[in-house]
Amino acid sequence: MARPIEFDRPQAVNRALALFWRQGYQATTLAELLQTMGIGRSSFYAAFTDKRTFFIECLDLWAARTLDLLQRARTERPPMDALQDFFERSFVGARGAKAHWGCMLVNTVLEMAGVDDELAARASHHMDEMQRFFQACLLDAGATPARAEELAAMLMLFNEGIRVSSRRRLPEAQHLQSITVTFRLIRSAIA
Amino acid sequence: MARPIEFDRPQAVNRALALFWRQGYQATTLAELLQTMGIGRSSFYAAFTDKRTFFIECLDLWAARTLDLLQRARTERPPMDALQDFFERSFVGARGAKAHWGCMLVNTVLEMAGVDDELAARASHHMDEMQRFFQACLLDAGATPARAEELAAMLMLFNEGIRVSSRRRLPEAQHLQSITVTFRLIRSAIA
DNA sequence: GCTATTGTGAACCTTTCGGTCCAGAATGCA
DNA sequence: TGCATTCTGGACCGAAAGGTTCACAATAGC
Repeated sequence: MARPIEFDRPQAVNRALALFWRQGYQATTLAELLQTMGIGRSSFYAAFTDKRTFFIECLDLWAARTLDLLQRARTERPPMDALQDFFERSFVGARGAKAHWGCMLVNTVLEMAGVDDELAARASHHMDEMQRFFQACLLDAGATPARAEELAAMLMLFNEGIRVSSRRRLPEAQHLQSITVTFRLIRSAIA
Repeated sequence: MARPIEFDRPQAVNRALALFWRQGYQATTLAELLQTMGIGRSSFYAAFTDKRTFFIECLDLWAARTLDLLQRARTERPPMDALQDFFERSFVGARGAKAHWGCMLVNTVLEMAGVDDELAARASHHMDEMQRFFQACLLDAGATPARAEELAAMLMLFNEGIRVSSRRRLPEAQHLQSITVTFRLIRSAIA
C-alpha cells in the first residue's frame, strides 16, 4: 500500500451535491465541481468514474437522506404530524438559501425528461418510494387502504407543486400557508 | 427591395418552440434548432438575434397562447368548467407526446432558477398572470375575494404539481383522477 | 534509506458549443 | 438586361465542455 486518499470524500460529495441540487446537472461544470470539492481532475475521475455516474451517486444519496429524514420523524411523532413537519422544516428550518433549491428529485425529473430518460426515471423512482411512505403514514393515521392511496397521490402532487413554487422565490409565508391549508384538508379527508 | 424572407417564420418558431418545450433551454442545441426549423445559421441570427433572445420569444409566445386558450374557454363555459377543461385537455386532447411535456413555464423555472435568474423570473411572472386569471374565474364562480385568492394559489400549486407529474410518464388515468378530485374539492370550498 | 506502490496536479486532447463572416444566389427596379 | 439590394448556406472561429495521460511526490515495508 501507499498514499491513502487525501481528500475528505464525504465532505467533497456533500459540497458537490449542494451544487447539483442548486444548479442541476447540465449547468454544473466539472470545473465548478472540482473547485467546490477542492480536488483535482484525476482524483475526481479516479474516485467517481465520471460526471454522470457521480451525479447518480449524489441523486441516490439525496433520496436516501430525505427518506431517512421522513422515517426518523415518523418514530418521534404521530404520522400526519411527521409528514407536515417534513414540509414545514424545508422552509423554516432550512439554513442558507436551501429553501429555494426545491427537491432534487423534482428538479432532475424536469431537467432530464426527454434529455436523459434514465436519469429522469431514476429520480421518478425515488419519488415513488416517497409516495409509498406517504401512503404508509396515511394508513397509520387511520385512512382506509383506498383512501390512503388516493391521498398519497394527492400529497405527492402537493410535494411536486410546492417544490416548484419554492424555486420561484415567492414570499415564504405563502408556502407555509399552503402547507397548513393542504394538511387541514387532508386530515379532514381521512376521517 | 430584394429577396424576401424565404422561410415560414411562424412555422419555424412553432417547431423550435416544441423543441424548447420538450428538452428545455440548455439541452437544445443550435444545430437541432436549425435542422428542425429548416433554416441556416445566418438566417437564424438575422431573424432572431441569438439563442437566448429567441428562447424568450418562444417562452412569451407559449405563455400568451396558454392564456389565450384559457380566456377563450372562459367565454364559452362557466368559469370553473373552463378551468377544469383547461387541465383535462392537456391530457386527453393532446396529440402526440405533448401530454408529457408539462408546462414550459414550470420547466423553465426549474431549469433556470439559480442558473439564469432572469429567464426563471420571466417564466415565474407569466405564472403570476395565470394565477390572476384563476383568481378571476374563482371570483366569477362566487368565491369571496379572500377565498378566491387562497384558492387561486392552491390551483397554481396544483398546476405546478401536475405539470411535474406529467413529465414522469405515469399512467394517464392518474392525472385525470387528480384533476377530478382536486376540482371537486375546490368547487366545494367555494360555497 | 532505498524502493515499490499509488494518489495527485497539471498539461493536454477531442469534441461541440454558440456565434461570426463572407461569397454567392435570388429578387425588384430601371 | 443589368444593377443594386438583401437573404442564404456553409466555412470558419474562439471558448469551453468533459475526459485522458503522465511525470512527480508521498507513503509503507524492508
